[in-house]
Amino acid sequence: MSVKNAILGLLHYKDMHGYSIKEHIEKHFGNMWTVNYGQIYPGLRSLEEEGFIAMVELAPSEDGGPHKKLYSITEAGRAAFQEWIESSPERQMFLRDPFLMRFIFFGFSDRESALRIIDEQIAFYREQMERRQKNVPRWEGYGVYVRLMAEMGLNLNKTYLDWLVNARDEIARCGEEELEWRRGAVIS
Amino acid sequence: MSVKNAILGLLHYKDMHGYSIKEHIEKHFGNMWTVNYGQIYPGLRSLEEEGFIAMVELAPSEDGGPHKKLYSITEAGRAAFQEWIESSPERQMFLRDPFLMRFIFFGFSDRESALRIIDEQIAFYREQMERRQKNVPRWEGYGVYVRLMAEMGLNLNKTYLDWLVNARDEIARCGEEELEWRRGAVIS
DNA sequence: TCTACCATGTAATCTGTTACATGATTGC
DNA sequence: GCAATCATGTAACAGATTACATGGTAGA
Repeated sequence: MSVKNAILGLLHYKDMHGYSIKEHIEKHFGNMWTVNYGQIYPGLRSLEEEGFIAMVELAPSEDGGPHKKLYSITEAGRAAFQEWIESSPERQMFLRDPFLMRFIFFGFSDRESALRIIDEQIAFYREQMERRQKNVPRWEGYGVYVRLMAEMGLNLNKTYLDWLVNARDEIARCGEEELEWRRGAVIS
Repeated sequence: MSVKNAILGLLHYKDMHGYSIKEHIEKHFGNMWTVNYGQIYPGLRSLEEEGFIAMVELAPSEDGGPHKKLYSITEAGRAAFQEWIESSPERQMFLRDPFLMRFIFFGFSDRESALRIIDEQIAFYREQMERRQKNVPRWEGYGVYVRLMAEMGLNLNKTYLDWLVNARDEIARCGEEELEWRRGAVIS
């Protein structure tokens, strides 16, 4: 599970608790991933059982239940992480995009619906691009790899957006007959 | 489930059976997705139960078990598909890349391991890029949307590859101290 | 006081992957 | 005869999402 490896990685920087681990995975590192507590907390638990992390502090609330568990990586954890990071990645990139999944079938819808949805998508990615660009200075202090990762996020965002704008243009311009799907022609 | 919607989409072109649906999702449409039979066959079953598709032919093997089930989309299926395709996409792009997940933590590994893994990745994406480029002529007959989708696959591939090559270069060139992670500096 | 955010967790559900089992057909 | 590919399916597992339940702290 790569969420578990990401936790081990983050704990190299400093001791953390679940909430801030989620935050770091989501807000830093190029804003490329989302994680849920449903992955974080069970992940922490299982890492603790394996002896890869250990709770170092538990700030207790008055009259109260356990609160704010601070975790630290153990030597065994560092060793496991080293083994993981030096091995070759198991699988290739996994991209799932509900918009693209629709896009490919827009030939079975009308041009107006298609353009409407593409415009929504353009607006969304434009906003995201601006957010990313505003964040650029934040990556300055963060070492080479983190900075490169953030650049990657920006590059992908740009590629996607440029493609969207160009696609919108072509679809708006091209003749009705080109947009049609032709029974014989389309499927081999 | 978008695999089910993809099945409904493909059945607009012509009647198909499970095996060729998988093939079309994987080999056509820009080579962007993978699917397994564990999604296809249960998907077909549930679409049939919902009345969105119907079996039209069952080529029987001699002395035998059912073989080659041909499915067709029903009117109810077309209606459900139309509703789906005209609605706005539910979620944004989901990218999970085991390589990128490692990359961000390469500061905790040595430069040699990092460069080795990056080189492997470059080799892989170069090959994939060549495969995609060879496939370009195949998309000619396939209508505007399918062609644009294939172009998108190529664009993303190119962006990724260019970034990898540039990243490799920067990492190879930069000083040891820049590669280091600094406890205070890195995590806010 | 109320809102926003910090903080931890679980259960149900959905989605995706791997491995297995089975057998027919096609081309070398 | 053998290998590759066509074809259908299931079971176990892994991974991700949603919704819920709970309560603390800081600031307007």
